[in-house]
Amino acid sequence: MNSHCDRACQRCLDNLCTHKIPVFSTLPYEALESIARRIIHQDVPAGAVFIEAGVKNDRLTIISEGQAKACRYTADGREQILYIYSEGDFLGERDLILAQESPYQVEALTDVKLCQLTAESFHQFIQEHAEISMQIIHSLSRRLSRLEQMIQNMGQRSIEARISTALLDFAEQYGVQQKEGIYVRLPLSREGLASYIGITRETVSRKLSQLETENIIQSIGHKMILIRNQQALKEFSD
Amino acid sequence: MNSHCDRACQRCLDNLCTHKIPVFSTLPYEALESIARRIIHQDVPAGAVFIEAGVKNDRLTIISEGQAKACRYTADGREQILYIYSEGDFLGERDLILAQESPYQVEALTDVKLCQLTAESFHQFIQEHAEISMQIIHSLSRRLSRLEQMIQNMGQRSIEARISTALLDFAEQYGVQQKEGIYVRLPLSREGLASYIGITRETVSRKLSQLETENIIQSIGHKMILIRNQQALKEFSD
DNA sequence: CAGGAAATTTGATTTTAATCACAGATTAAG
DNA sequence: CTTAATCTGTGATTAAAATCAAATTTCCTG
Repeated sequence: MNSHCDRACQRCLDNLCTHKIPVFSTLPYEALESIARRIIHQDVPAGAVFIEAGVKNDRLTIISEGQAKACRYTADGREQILYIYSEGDFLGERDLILAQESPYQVEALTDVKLCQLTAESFHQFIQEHAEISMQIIHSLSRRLSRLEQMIQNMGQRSIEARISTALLDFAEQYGVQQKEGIYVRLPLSREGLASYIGITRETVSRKLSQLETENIIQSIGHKMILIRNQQALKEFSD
Repeated sequence: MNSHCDRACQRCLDNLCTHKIPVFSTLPYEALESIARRIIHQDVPAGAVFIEAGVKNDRLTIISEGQAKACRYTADGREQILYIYSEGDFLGERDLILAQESPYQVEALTDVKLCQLTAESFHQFIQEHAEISMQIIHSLSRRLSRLEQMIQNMGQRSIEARISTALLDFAEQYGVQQKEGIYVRLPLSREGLASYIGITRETVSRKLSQLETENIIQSIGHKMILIRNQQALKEFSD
């Protein structure tokens, strides 16, 4: 057990998990180290909810390993996935800034290792390093752009367009280019994909089958997709 | 013509249109005045596009009078409205921050009076008044929350829920409470409402008619709606 | 305030995806 | 490696909203 703590701290001090976060990227090494020392580590098993909707959250959370999803539930009980977080992403900063409860829950999609910073440490660092507010502004701005794009995507009538956009997004983030095309390990099940784009599991299946018939993609098991014709997806997408 | 300029400047110096902007609200009067002096005024007729999508935009724009909409166009040529701006709202700050082209166009819904600040002035003020970065962060954070809610809304299966949410939002912003209910002057036509929630004009009509039959709302001409039973809308909404 | 333009409502039909039901495939655990 | 549990794909049916096509209402201009 002691070895676990050592390993975690070592990971942070060596790799400086803070270093992965764009918001902190302009800080000098000493500052990063000083942040790293205050970081609280937490391991979360796949499927666990580590931030609950409607509960006051006083930590900035960094995904050090694994993936997680942020989601809300609609009136009819269906899940709407808002964000997929991967290694290096951080979350919860807005709750600290606005001192509000988390508006959605965050659930581990795989086993996840978290690094967390208390509200106190976070605010202290903003004060000590005024230059990072500009970084935070940038980061929020990019997130805004992403959401605007997502809204446009969800407003689309055509389901092909919506699925294509999602696949292209995942390809960009998780894809590996090979001769045959781009191999993408999907962070979500079909059900998850459905929640992400706001349709049903069955419709996702049908449209993916159709794309496969047209030789645009190829399913490899449940978790992997090979994009054979990226161009075709781009044309559907816009 | 001279009188126009005087009037505009007077409006800014007297009322300090900058004062209406939450982001600047913490600044001392002198700072506000100094900003106001640099403001460029522009009058825009209803229907005119004053910020074009894909064009570099180097002004922070404040809506001093009137209303405007920000929209993008989907692959199939349909319009998706992202924001409705009213008096006191500001826009374009993100383009300045990220030095990017406007990702959407902004069009006047009514005759509009704008106050604009150049990128240069804007950046200078951020530097001189570091405290406003925190205000900007707050403002962006609130906008993020709004978009997240909008995504959840668009992911909803039920159209009642989507329309109800939109009506409640407009009521909150533009509504006037009376004995009979809340009178709301809609900023958008039925067509606009449709673009806002991602459905067709006809479906909007039908659902509004249905809500009227159920005595939940009442249409008064094309621009006004009386919400008789806010509670019912809230129940649809969530 | 009349008249025409624009926006809206309503009806009929078609298209699309949701729903329901189940078979088949993949994954994970022992 | 087997087996159960879970996830996924497909067919049939239903429900819902899009589309197409008027008819009506509202709004604005002269």
